[in-house]
Amino acid sequence: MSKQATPAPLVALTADVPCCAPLTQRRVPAETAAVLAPALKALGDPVRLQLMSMIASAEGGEVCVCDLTPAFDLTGPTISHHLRTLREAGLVDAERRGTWVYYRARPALLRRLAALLTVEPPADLRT
Amino acid sequence: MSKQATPAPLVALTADVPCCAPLTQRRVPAETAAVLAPALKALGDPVRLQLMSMIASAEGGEVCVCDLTPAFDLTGPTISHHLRTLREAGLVDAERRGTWVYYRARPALLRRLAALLTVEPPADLRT
DNA sequence: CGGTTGTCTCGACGTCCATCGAATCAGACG
DNA sequence: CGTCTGATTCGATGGACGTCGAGACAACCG
Repeated sequence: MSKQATPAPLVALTADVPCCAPLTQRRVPAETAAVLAPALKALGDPVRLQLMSMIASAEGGEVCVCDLTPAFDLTGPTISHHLRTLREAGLVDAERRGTWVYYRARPALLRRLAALLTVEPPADLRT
Repeated sequence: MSKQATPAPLVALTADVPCCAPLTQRRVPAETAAVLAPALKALGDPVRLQLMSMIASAEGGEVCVCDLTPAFDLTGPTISHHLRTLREAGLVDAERRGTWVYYRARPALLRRLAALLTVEPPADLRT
């Protein structure tokens, strides 16, 4: 089993949980918390947050690992480990093309997190 | 409360990092990541995510710890520990009134996180 | 085919974290 | 004043995490 690059993000796309109710509107159920907390945890590391940003803001929608690694003062295995964490959280996807491996973002989960953390504007324009 | 000519810096923890550029638009700088990642990490636990939601969605804007603790199958010290984590992350604020301690949300940081994770809608809206 | 380069896995090590029980602090109230 | 209740702190423990070096795997190229 020398195959990887897509370790089946089982939680990301099975979105039958109450989709996107903001944190501030109703109490998030335990099941939703159990699904979304790991994604927040994956982003709760400075290196992974920057990696996620570099991937999500990339020009062609994808980045080569060879461009990610030298951006940090860390070894290759460490970067690879962080990328796997993002992959298993369902936040990014990897694809090997020839010698290089390219990562691209999966916006679905990011969108749910943004919706979760959304705070309605401070009553300037509403009510 | 007229916010007019307040000479004092009105934000303590969320100092003056480049405010709210979404993850997907430009690469988040290391300093921004260092500031925001701990907040995401604080929310990256199912218990804390539910606590944050219970606090942020509370009726009067605040919740008594005595209402938070029995909502989980955890001991008092553990809940207290999670609340402190949220507090030290700048996400909530605590106030003791008589026997009880009340927690309320701090929307500022939440808003920054939501802005950070915002994904532009998959189609146009820009030209 | 052997060498080179890019990426990942494996094993290890030190640190951080979630959880608990016991003890402590802060008020309220008789 | 003594005691009760609510909340936090302290100390301990088992597990998870970030990091690295060494090795393995994949693909390209002489």
